Order: sequence, then structure tokens, then C-alpha cells
Amino acid sequence: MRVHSVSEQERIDRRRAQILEAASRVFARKGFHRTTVREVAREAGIADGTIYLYFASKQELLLALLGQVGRVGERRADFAELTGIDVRAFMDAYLRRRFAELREWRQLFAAVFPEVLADPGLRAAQAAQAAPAFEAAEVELARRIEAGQLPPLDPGLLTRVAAATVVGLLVLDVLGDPVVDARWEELPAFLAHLWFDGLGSEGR
Amino acid sequence: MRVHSVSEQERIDRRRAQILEAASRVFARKGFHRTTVREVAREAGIADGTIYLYFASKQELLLALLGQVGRVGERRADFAELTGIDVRAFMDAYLRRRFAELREWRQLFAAVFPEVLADPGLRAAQAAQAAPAFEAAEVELARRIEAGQLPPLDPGLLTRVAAATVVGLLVLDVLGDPVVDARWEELPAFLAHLWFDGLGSEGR
Amino acid sequence: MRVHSVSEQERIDRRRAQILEAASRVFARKGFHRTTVREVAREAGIADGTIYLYFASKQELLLALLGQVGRVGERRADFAELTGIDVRAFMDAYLRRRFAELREWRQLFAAVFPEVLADPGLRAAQAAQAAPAFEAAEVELARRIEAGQLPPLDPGLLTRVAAATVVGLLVLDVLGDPVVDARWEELPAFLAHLWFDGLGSEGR
Amino acid sequence: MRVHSVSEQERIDRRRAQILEAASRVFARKGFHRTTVREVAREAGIADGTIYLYFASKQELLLALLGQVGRVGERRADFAELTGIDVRAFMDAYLRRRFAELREWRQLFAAVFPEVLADPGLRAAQAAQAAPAFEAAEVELARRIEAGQLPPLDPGLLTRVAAATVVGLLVLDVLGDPVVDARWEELPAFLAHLWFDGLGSEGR
DNA sequence: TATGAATGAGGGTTCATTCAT
DNA sequence: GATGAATGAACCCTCATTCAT
Repeated sequence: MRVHSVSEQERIDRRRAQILEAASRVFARKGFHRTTVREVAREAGIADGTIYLYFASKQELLLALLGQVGRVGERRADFAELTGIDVRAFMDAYLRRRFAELREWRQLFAAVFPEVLADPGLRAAQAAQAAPAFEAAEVELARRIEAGQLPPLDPGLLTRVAAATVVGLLVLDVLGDPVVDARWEELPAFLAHLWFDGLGSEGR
Repeated sequence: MRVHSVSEQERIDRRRAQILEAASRVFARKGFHRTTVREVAREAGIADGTIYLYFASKQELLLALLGQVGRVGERRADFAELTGIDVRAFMDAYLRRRFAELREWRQLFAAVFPEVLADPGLRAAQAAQAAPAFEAAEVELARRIEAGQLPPLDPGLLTRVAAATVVGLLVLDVLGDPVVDARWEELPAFLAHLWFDGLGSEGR
Repeated sequence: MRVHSVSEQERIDRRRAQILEAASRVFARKGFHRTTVREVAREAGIADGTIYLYFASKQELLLALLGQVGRVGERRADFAELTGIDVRAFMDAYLRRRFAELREWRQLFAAVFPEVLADPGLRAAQAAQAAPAFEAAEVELARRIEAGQLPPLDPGLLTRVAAATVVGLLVLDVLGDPVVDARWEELPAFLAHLWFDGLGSEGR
Repeated sequence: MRVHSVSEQERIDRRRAQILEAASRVFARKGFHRTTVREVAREAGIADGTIYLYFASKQELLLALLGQVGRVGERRADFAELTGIDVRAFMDAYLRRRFAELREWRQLFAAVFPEVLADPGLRAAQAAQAAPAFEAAEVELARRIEAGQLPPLDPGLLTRVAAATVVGLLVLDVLGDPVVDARWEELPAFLAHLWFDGLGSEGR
């Protein structure tokens, strides 16, 4: 079994990153299936065959990108450091942080998401990847509801609705909606306001 | 100019519907690109070539399905008949109605949506199709805000957030989320509650 | 064994002629392979399937047309009636007659000839069909040479050169050469002059 | 702009020649349309897909072959070097030379010509390609007539008749006529004799 | 007899993957 | 390791032919 030296491993990682970066650009632009391996290679400035020294197949490119998406999701773990503050402030801070991140990952989403939606295998992989985050979110919400910081809404549904809203906004963004695109930074505050105060607040 | 008799046209419509139904099933299951025309034909119980008597290309199948999605969207026009009642009741009724519809169209979404997301051409087509609905929604919201029935939130953002939530829930459903799948009927009421009353209601 | 009555046979012959006429038009225009059976049917004003009541296959259409070409060739048999007159007058009369005929059959040639050239099977069929005419021409020439009416040129070569010239002019015509097309009627006299008097006549 | 090195370009040229050679063999044998790209590949000893690295389509194979035919035609320009000698000697030398060439190109003609005859687009392309040669020949003939070296025959018709004879002989050869095939070398002298001295020479 | 919708074999072409250099 | 020419399986689509009406 050949083991790579540190610098060797670094070179490999750099190459993989270079290829993945290229792949995510082209996939986001044209879609996974409409993109040829050759186009990825051209975008990365390397030869077709070189890609296969770093990834077993075109499909593996997608899986690697999906892995990167997963790593964005994991940051949800940082609930912890916001744990002490009050709910409203928490929501505000959390949304702001996530939306800033998401913007950077927009290309990655555009590259990976359509194919995840289309391919049963990837759907399963994605579900497995996201499950812990949902779990953590549900627990956190239940805790706060228990503590009387939130009204007794169903944590499962609330988690899904929150996730759906964020995902949906990313989708609208990818679809090219000009409002979402132009006013992305306003969204966290807007969401916090809507979710916390509600539309009924005025009537009262 | 060849004109089809009524029964002739009916036969054609039936065949097209039969083929589209089959296509939406297989596309939803495996994705557009992983599906061969032969598989659509098998699913429809006809020969490969027959499909080309009713659709010019595989791509045309997708466009026809996208057109059906569009026709779902158009129902948004039924704002009108709900126009007299109060905001809360309106929201409740409207969401309940849409969510019931959407469930039926889940397969259609699963078939068409990934490809819309992936293909720049379809993205544009979809955007054009959806624009009037967004327009109408914004106008309606602005009217109600004007009338003091809603707090002075930005109608553009509110429209996007609402749309994003619904789209996002559909996406989670397609991704196979068990909670969204099992509790779909609870979602309209849950959303109405969340959006109207907000999470802050308890704390007060 | 079903035997057709006379009028029945006539109807069949008319239909076959109608179809062959249409086929020769379209084949001449677009070539055999670029023409679909449907196009022949449309040109004949009948349904696709009807053609197969009168011809076993698309290929049979071609063979039937080749048969018609053959029947033009057979007229070469009318050497007989010109047999008494002197060589120069014979040549003149004969060429004039054939060129007039050929013009009428131009469409037929354009329809059939390219495919005869391209298909080994048809080449053989054509060769068999043309052989007797070559045979007859050689005999006639040999007779006249024997009789001192012609110089002692090789009858085999002379037959081929004469046939080649005529075929070649037809080919140029089909290729769209404007001179051949515009001055077709001048060709028999020109050829008779060239072949009989030769280019050296002036020098002498 | 990617530029190929000399040896690179040589490799490409060799491959293209190899493929064209194979294509001309199979097209000549079976005709363009009855030949599959796979058969060309097999004949060239390469894989199907390799052909598409060197030619954009099956049709391009034909066009490239037509281009080669064109290059044969261009040699007609060598009128010049024969220009000083007397007419009879010129005709003899010229015909001998061309017929020797033509024999080598028989396969090419058999491959390309039927399709040129059948396809309106190629007919036009061919006409354009041949036009300059006709032009040059007419001018040359007119010059010699002017100079009293030839009788005052119409140069346009004479050019067509001469071309038609040669083309026609090629056609008979392709059709498999045994006389033309066996006695090809006799033809130039025979033609020169016929055209120069004429059939009437004996009678006088 | 005539129709034309349906069939499905076949072919041109693409492109992920391999491998000799 | 890097290259990119070569491979050939797979797919969309056409169209000659069939057959129920």
C-alpha cells in the first residue's frame, strides 16, 4: 500500500480542489449532464485524462462537490456559541451568518442541487447527510420551547419550514429571480421580522 | 391546411396525455437525462417511434410538462374570489387550497424541476412563466398593506419568501423528507399560524 | 390464383403509373435515398400504405422505373427502318430521333441513374438490360464497315464511345450545365458533324 | 488559437487520408447511403468514433472526397505546356495523359459521382468546381479556331461534347462494361482518331 | 381498396473512459 | 504524473413497412 508523503498529499489536494472548482463553475453554468468531462478539463486548464487521476468518474466529481455542500451544512453545529442569548437576537444573528455563507456557496448549490433532486441515489446520500443537522435543530428548538422562549409549535414542522424557506430562496436565486438576487442581504432581517413578529402584529 | 376532426383531435390529446403521464412518472423517478426515450415508451406501453408522432423530440416532452406546471401556477389568479374575507381567513383558505393542489402535482415537479434548475434555457422559460404570478401577488399584497390589513412589509420580499417557502417544502418532499411527506396536510395551518402570529407571540 | 379482369388490370396499371410518375418526379428532385415513401405518396396524392398495394417495397419502385428506362433503350431496335439510307443521313436521322426522345426521359434518368451507379445490384441489372442494344449496335456497325460505308474502326470501341457521349451529355444535363440544357436541339447535328467530318477537315 | 506542430499536422493528414481512402473504397463498392459509418471505420481499421475526430459528419467525408475530385479537374490547367505543338499531337498527348490519370481516380469517381448526381446541393457544388475548367477549355479552343488550327465549330458545344464523352466513358467503366474496362488504354488514340479524322474520311 | 397510426430495426453521433506515449 | 487520441457503448431519431379500421 503506497502512502503519500505530506507534500505529496498536498499536491493531490490542490489538484482535486482545482478540478472541483472548475467542475462547480461549469456544472452551475450548464448543468451536470450538459457538461462534458472535456469542458471541465478545459476550465481547469488540464487534459481530459488528468481528471481520472484524481477522480474515478464524472459521477465522483458530483459526489465530491456534494461532500463540500455537506461541510457547509455541518456548521449548523455552531448553535452552541449563540446559545446564551435571547431568541430574537439568536435568530437574527444566526440567519445573518447563514445567509452570508450561503451566498458564497451559491455556485456550489447551482452545480449540485439539480442533480441531487434528479438522481435517486444522490437524494438518499443527501438525506443521510442532512439528517443530523435536522436532528440537532429539532432538539435545539424543543429545548427553547420547553424553556418557554418559543411558543409550543411543532419542532419537526418548524425545522422543515425554516429549512424549506432557505432552500427555496436559494432556488429562486439560482432561477435568476432579480429581487432575491439584488436584495439578498435584506433577507435575514426580513425573515427574522416575519417569523418573530408575524403578519398579524399590525392588526392588533 | 390540415384540420383534425373533433374525435381525431381527441385521440391526439389522449395519446399526448398518455405519453406525458408516462414521461412525468419516469422523469420523476430517474431524472430527465438518465431516462431514455425507450423507457418512456415502455412506460406508456407504446413503441419508441410512436412518441415522435406526438412530440418532436425528447426535449419537447419536457417543455410540454413545463407547460402543465405553468397551468398550475396560473390558478394563482383565483385571488379574486377570496378577496372579500379577512386576511387571516384568506391566508388559511389560500394555503390550504394550494397545498392540496401541489400534492397532486408533486410528480410533475419532481420530473420537471431539476431540469429547469439545471438548464439555463429552461430557467429563462420558467422565469417568464412565473413572472405574472409574482406580479399579481405583489399587487395584491400592496393593496392589503395599503388597506391596513397587513403590516408595512416589503411586498416584493414577502412574495419571494412565501414562494420560496412553498417551493422549498416541495423540494424537501421530493428529496424524500419523511416529516414533510407524512404531515403535508398540517403544513398550511402551520404556515398560516407562523406567518400570522409569529414566534414572538408567546414571549409577550 | 386470382386473375384480374381487363378493367381491373387497367385500374391497377393506372395506379402503378400514377405512383411511378410521382416517384420519378421526387427521386429526380431529391435522390432516391433522401426521398421518403411518404413523400412519394404525398406527390401521388395517396396514402403511404397504398403504395404497398402496388409495389412490394421502395426498392421495387426503383426497379420498375429502371424497367421503363429499359423500354426506352429497346427502341434502338428501330435501326431496321433506317437501314437502307446512306451513313451520314442515317447518323443524322438516328441522333436527332434519340436526342428528342432522351429529353423527354430526362426526369426518369435523373431519378434512376444515380442509384444504378451506386448500387451493385442495379448495376448488374442495368448491364444485362443494355447488353442486347450494344450487341445490336456492334453488329450493325460491323456490317457497315464490311460494306465499306465506314472506315475500319473497332465496332466495340465505337459503340462505347457513342453511347458514352450520349450518356455523358445526359449526365451534364442532369448536373445542370446551362449550355447543354439550352442547346440540346443543336447537339445531334453537332455530333453528326464532329463524328463524320472530324476536326481535321479544316486543316486539309 | 491552437496551432499544430508540423509532425502533428502530418499525423492528422495521414489519418484523414487513411479514412478517406477507406471511405472511397466502401462508397465505391456499396454507394454512399448503403454504407454505414461503422463500415468505413472497419475498412480503415479504426473505431467508429475516431472518424468524428477528423470529420464532422458522414456528409463531410463525401465533401472531402469531392474536393479530391476537384483537384484532379484542376490539372486541366496544364494546357499551357502543350501549347506550342500542333493540334493533332496536342489532342493525342492530352487525351493520353488524362485517361491515364482518370483510371487511377476511377474508385474516387465511383464513390462520389452517384451522390453528386443525386443530391441537388452537391450538384451545385460540383458545377461551381467545374466551371473554371470549362471556361479555360472554351478559351483554348476559341484561340485555336481563331488561329485556323481547328474548323469553326462552336467552342461551347465542343467542350461539352468532349467532357461528356470522357465522363460517359468513366460512367460505362463504373457500370462494369467489360469492353471499356479491358481496353481503356486504347481509348485516347481511338478518340483522337475519331475526333480528328472523323467517320467520313473513308467514304471520300 | 384505401388509409395512416403504429411499429421497431437501424444508423449517425456523442462522450465517458482508457492507455500508449 | 500528464497528455489527448482512440475507443465503443449507448442514445435519439428516422422511416420503410405493417395492419386494424
